[in-house]
Amino acid sequence: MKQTAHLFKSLSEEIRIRILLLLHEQEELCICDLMAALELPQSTVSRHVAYLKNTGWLNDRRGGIWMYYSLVNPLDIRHRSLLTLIVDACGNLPDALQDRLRLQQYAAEKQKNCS
Amino acid sequence: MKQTAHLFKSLSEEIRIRILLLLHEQEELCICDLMAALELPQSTVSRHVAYLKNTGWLNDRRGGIWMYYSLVNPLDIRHRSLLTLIVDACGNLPDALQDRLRLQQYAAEKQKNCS
DNA sequence: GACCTTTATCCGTCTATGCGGATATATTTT
DNA sequence: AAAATATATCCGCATAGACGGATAAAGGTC
Repeated sequence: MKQTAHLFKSLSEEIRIRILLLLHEQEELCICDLMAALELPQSTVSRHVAYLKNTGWLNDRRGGIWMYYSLVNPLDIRHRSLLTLIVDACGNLPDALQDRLRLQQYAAEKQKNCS
Repeated sequence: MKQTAHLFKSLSEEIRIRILLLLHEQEELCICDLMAALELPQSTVSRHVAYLKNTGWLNDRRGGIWMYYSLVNPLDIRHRSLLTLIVDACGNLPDALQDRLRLQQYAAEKQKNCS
């Protein structure tokens, strides 16, 4: 029961919801991708990502200098139904679209710099 | 999006989850019923009930000296699916059973005093 | 109107967690 | 090993909200 309450608490911050929405579309993102998409400082992003990791939402994987975060797969049933609920409720809100757009722009920029 | 986060926050406390579980079975309860079931002081119960009311979970109705609280009916779709999730996750946990039991005992006591 | 019961609100205190700049750590590159 | 980059963590500070005893308000009973 405490666990359940804690799971809900992990979703009680808008920033964490935005992160989950991005990772629902994107498979894998590093902190700097999220910084760009959310327009937030690194320490803030890192803290929220850590919170999501500690509540069973995210996996991490080191790839050289980067830490890649992705949704746990498969999510257990409760996380899964909550994610569905979030996607339905917020997936198409202007804020979420903005985030996705900024992420795409940042990804494009990244690509360009590599070529 | 802020709304959604706030809705989750309303479920981030164990006590509020216990209140929702009781009202899921009981149609209508007053503060002193909840005090008995939860074994918590009046100010604590009242505060959490107010929080649930402010986040769209509960209706109230004055009946003489008592305030009766019940689940909003019908709940909107998001509240409804969250409630289902809570009932599935917590409805049969020992703590929830205890609460129900104490409520029944208190109700029986009440009845006896009236006859 | 005096008194009792129930509930809401106030109060001081405490904890969790938010914030974002600064610092520490880890890793790659030169 | 020095420098650069990405990330995690530390820090001081701010806020929301938890707690439960005390008080206020609302409504019933005599």
